[in-house]
Amino acid sequence: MLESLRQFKAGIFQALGHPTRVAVVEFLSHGEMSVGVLCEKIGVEQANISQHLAILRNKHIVETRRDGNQIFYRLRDPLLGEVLEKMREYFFAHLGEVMEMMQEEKKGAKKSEQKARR
Amino acid sequence: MLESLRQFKAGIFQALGHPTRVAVVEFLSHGEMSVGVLCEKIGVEQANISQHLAILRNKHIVETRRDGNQIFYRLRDPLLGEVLEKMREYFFAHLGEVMEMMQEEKKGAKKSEQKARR
DNA sequence: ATCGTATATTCGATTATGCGAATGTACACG
DNA sequence: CGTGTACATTCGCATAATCGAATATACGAT
Repeated sequence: MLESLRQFKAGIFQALGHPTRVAVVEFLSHGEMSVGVLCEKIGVEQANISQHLAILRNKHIVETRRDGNQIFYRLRDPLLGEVLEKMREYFFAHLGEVMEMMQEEKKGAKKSEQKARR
Repeated sequence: MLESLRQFKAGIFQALGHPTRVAVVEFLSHGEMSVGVLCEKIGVEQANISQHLAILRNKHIVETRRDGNQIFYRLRDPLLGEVLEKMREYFFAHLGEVMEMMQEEKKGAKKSEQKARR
């Protein structure tokens, strides 16, 4: 019971646990958008974003509407937008860590380069 | 820049994207708790919960305090509690899906059994 | 010092995720 | 009909997450 509920919650969080999917939800919180535009704005391969959209669809986080040849996505529940808004507060309260992370990122990149060189 | 921010956000969500860690955060939102008690309440192996706690620590979601032989965990920022609260609203708005998920779970269990039998 | 308890870390095996390439499907237009 | 465009799905591989078992560390008590 309680376990199922937690699994459900974790599922939602996990669905949001990828930069591309965060980007999607952020864009959609301002209104619906076609796959093509999302693709272009976020800057990933079409097949890839489709995969991410499929994940969000499976969790019922987004809904779709077909218009002729293209498909428009929107958030199903504005509440999720509010959650993201709360999260935004959280992020601003901890911007320092974002900076740290960016540093780590650079280091990580160097390591990857080193690995790649071998 | 923006990409880093999204990665940070995704990191937080991903950290919350596991039932055990959701349980931890929920318990801690009511106050600090020792590892042993968490372990017992949630019902997982000690080593396992330590691993999950390590993940939450790395994301600075929780902080610790040592008292003699044991270590008490607490949420670092009550804002996260609020985020969880918003999420709770969301979950109650979509309880139907939790039910569905529980059904799927049963089906999944059957499938696993079948697999295991082969 | 040494023993017991509480917690953390490492290791190895299993499973899940993420990606691009290729392929499939649905619709519009002629 | 066929062709083009928009989007989705499948596949194969690489990387990452998860788990329990074993091991390590930190502290209190004797």
